[in-house]
Amino acid sequence: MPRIAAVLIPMPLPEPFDYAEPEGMGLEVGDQVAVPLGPRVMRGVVVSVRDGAGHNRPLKPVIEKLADPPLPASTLAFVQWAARYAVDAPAWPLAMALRGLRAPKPKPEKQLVLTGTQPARMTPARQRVLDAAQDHLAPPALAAAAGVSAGVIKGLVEEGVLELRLVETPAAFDPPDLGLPGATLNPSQRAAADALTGMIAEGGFQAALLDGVTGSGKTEVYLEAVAAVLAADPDAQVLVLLPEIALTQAVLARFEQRFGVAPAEWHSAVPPPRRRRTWEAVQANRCRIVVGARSALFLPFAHLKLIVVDEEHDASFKQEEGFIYQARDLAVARAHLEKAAIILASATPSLESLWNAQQGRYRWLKLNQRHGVAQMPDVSLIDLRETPPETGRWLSAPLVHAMIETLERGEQVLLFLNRRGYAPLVLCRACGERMTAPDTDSWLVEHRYTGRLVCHLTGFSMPKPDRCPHCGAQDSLVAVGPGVERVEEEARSLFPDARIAVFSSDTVESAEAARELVGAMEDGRIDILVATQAAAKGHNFPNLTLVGVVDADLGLRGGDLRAGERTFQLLAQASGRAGRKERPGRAMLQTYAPDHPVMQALAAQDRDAFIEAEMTARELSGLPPFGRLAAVIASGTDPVVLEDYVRALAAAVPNAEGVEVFGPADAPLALVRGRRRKRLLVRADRSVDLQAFLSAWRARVKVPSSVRAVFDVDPYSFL
DNA sequence: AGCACGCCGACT
DNA sequence: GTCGGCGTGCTC
Repeated sequence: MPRIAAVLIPMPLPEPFDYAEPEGMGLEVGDQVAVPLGPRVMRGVVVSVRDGAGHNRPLKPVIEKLADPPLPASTLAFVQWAARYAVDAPAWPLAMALRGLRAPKPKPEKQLVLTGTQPARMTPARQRVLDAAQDHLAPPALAAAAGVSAGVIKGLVEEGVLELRLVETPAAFDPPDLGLPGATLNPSQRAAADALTGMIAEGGFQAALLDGVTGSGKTEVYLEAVAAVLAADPDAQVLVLLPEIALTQAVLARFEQRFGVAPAEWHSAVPPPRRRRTWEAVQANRCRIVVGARSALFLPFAHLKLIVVDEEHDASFKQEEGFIYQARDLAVARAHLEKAAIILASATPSLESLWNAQQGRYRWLKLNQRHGVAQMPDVSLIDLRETPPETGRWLSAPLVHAMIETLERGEQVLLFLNRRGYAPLVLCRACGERMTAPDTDSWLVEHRYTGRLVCHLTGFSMPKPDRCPHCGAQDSLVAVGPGVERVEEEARSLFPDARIAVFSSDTVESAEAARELVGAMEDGRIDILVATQAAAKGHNFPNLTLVGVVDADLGLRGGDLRAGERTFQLLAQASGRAGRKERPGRAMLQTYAPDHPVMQALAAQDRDAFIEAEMTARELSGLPPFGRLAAVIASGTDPVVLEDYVRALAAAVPNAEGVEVFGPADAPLALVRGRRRKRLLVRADRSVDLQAFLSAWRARVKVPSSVRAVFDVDPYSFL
């Protein structure tokens, strides 16, 4: 009986294609195959094999089954689930699941081995080579070990005494040592760890929200859950997702301490050959712990039993380009498909996760105690309406006084401002022109270190001109507003003897540089650190006792759906940097809106009141987590064609109960890289099948070739 | 995504 | 007369 294989191909096709299975190929779901597609040969993955009886259309045959390892069925199921969730072609998540295979296989290692033949003539040098050859070394290494020249080795190879062998060395991921003791846990940590291990012991899909204030020791708690999973099942694998690479080093070190071996690492900075080995080891279950960025979610796990999403509230879990997805949400889906447990951990959980915890969908584990003797910092507001800084200055008198006191005690200060560069806006005093990039309508940011104006959106940059490009006035361009560089300048003029450093993605370009700066801060070689959010996460500075937030209102402007939530999370994390060890810390927030609920909640350290108010507001307007959102962003080079497309889209909205469509309207960033941008927004009740609605809608209107239409399910950016 | 097919302007 | 621009459509 001839069979038909449905094959998913990493090309933007709407569905798998059918191929005839040649006699005796024995294809199974997950097998990687070569198939003809038009004039080309493509790699594909078998998603189903069925009986071909009664099929009338002639099918091309599968060319061959590839030697590459098959994709586990659960990984394939996840790929298809993710495509449906994102209302996009399965090609994209499939390509991510296969990404580890794109790198060339690591080169086989050269080894010299003894053949057993004795050399015709023995010399002292030859004897040393024979002794050293027990270790199967590469030619240069053997020559070095024996202290001989390459000529001696060559002679022995020619005589047949030694033989050159090429050996494929599979990546070694040593098994974790489960006999090592865990950290000593305080009662609150112990209770949470016990609850997690108990939950995991029940087996099957389980979800928990690990909700602990900064410094409460969440990592130690989830490490115990990881240990329990690995110990309970000798085949079990664990995935830990982190929001950014900068944090992986610290977490890797914690794992290494706990289990005696470093876990596998997975993110964009891992070199491709290494990635291939990791991919193969994960697929073959030769690797039990993976720590990685969001893309690690698509690895072909053989037996995934636990996923940990650390800092689950972090916006960088949302992939905004190419295949658009929210890794935290997909992680829950993957855990479900794998019948695995998932732990979402954060000091400031997302509203979505808190809601799921409140609904009883996630087990809610709270850590209320700070680890050891550390106390929560004291948070106060500085009302800038009453104590404004002088014009052109950004630090108010109360903050400066607190800095003086702190520095006098020999303690450290962190000035937090989530804005890179010197000034966010460059303005012409003569004509009022605001400097923007030629093809993008966002402001150019002045960077004094480099003397350039930079577009933070596209990376465009130019030297700062001496004349206004609009009116030609000489020396009329002025910097408006503060960035970290400008705050540093002000701190230097106020504290000329203090050692001051800037921590932003411009000053800290590599993981190496980050470690150096963090080290300098830890050793007390820095008195004042001016930092963007690059430093607000994860780091512990024991002697840091004052955090000054230069512009607490920054994130509230623009006012998108999550502005309040995000500002609360960011400032709570930044404030949490103060006072970790026995020294009490304080945080001071400069604000023009001290009565705003976010500021009140931060000052009172009353997260629950803020969450409740925010939840109520979201519920009233049917916004997430009480309703669902999706955005359509259409961009195009031809404004007329673009307008026609978005109008046609608006006219083609399928009839559906509980769905509202807003727009089209110009996007807030109406021009990016020379393309005009329009947006539509969908709000749907939770009972609506949003994906079905969107894919039906998407299919109704053909996209002109000059237009790009992006469907963004659960959008986080409203630009 | 590629790659072919196809229908209108500037060249030998 | 043809070469070639890239808009449109197809790939089991």
